[in-house]
Amino acid sequence: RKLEIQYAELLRECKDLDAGRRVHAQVVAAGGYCRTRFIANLLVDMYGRCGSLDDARRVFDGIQQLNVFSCNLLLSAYVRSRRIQEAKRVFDGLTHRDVVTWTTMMRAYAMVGDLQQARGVFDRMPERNLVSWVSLVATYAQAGELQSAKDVFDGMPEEVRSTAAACNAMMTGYAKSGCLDEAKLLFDSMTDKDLVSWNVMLGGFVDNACLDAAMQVFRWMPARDLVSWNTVLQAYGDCGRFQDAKFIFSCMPAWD
RNA sequence: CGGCUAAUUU
Repeated sequence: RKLEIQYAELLRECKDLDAGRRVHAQVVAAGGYCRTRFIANLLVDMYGRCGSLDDARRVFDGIQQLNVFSCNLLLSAYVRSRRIQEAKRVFDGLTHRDVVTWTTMMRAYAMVGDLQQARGVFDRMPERNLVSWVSLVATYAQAGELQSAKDVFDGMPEEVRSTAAACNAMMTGYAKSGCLDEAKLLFDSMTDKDLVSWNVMLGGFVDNACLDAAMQVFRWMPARDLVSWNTVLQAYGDCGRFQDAKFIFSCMPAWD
């Protein structure tokens, strides 16, 4: 039991196929853990993240009692590798689809820029939650389809629209379309700003060549993570200010 | 029983 959780952590740490296979072998050598669905699901996930879809499929096919996690993990594996046709085949073959299944399929089409199909999946979803709504706004926002993003945002249930995640996605849409005033207005109206909200404003100013405003945000933000630092580092590098970039780099804390 | 899957920012 406790051992299972330790193997789970090991499997999540695998970042390449070699490491993944080693841990897989270790799990096999340790006993019958591969036969527990929990570990098998994590193996599907691990192989999917490492891009070995054949291995993911092989483990999946060996699972005795598939559950919704198993199926969603396999679907995610194909989507992550942009194997949309195969993902669709998996999706169509599933008998139990939950909101995660549907949202994953929607993201698959969004990933390859097929906004019509993504929207079609969203419209057919039997149930929606925060993640599915935010995904759709983000899809339009990233594509620069500001009006569609706004329409979806405005059509959200109030309890969804008032979340930081929804506002962050909408702010990204404004910023990507050059509407920094609108982004700032929404930002200022938020009562539950999180670090992502600050990063969106930071990146919005950078994208629109307002480096001074970006640096003001950077100084004012209550916390900075790797994304915040990388955004500033990249911004300085992109405009040739290598001394500033070097200085920022030297100020960066170490993570892990 | 829970623990494993989808989202918003670089």
